[in-house]
Amino acid sequence: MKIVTWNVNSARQRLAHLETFLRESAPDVVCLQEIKCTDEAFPAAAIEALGYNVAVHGQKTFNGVALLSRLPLEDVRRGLPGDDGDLQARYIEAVISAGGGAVRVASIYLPNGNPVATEKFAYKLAWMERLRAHMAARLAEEEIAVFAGDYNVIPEPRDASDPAAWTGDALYQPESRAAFRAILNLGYTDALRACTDAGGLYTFWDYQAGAFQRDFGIRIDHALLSPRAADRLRGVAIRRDVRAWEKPSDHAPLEVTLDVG
DNA sequence: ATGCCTGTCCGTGACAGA
Repeated sequence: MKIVTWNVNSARQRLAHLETFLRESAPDVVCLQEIKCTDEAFPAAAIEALGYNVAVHGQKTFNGVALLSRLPLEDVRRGLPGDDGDLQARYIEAVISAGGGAVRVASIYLPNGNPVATEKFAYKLAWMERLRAHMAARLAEEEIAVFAGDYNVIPEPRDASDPAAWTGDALYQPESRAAFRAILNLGYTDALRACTDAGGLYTFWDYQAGAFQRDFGIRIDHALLSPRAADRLRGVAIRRDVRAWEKPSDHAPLEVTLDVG
């Protein structure tokens, strides 16, 4: 089973790229972030025409996440538990029943948190604590589970081309990195790091100042695997080539392959 | 030190309907 996470930076602006990607990568499941539209405005018909089921948790203008799957999406849940007052659409999960067993997949759009020392950073840390609590509860269910998305966290120095440039940024704050480690320490596996220790592996390059051309990148899109999912991990690929397409998203897709189904 | 780039919404103007 090939599972992809991709922050598309507007589903409507990126529909042609998404269609091309679905045709040539042929993933089984896709976790989208920053669809930037309501459920009604999401281009579901075009995606369904390519053989995918669609579940959307959208929002006007900002945020918004979705799941696409060749097999049916069951037990769809929208929103991260722990704060009924949180109106930002940043979390959706569902179960896909494959031949080899059921897989729970979540699409996550973690808050950016900038600027630090504002309410936005406090919201990020509170959101990460809610995510940790939810992932702890899910872990107890011993499922094959994949929590994939834009975590907006640079885990380690090797995950940035110029770590010093991110010193004051919410993506690289000690608190942000500690919260990410706390999730891993529950017993989750960073899929990419299970496959390689190499540096220079990035998933985001800013649109500005020729960041992609200079390879001024960071690794902030991650797939975290439950123990049973990690046992089935076959490989990971960052689709850097997609970031070079015309009028791209500023994020590259991350592909994870599991021996399931 | 700041902007760099991109996307959405709003406002505007054009137009349809009452």
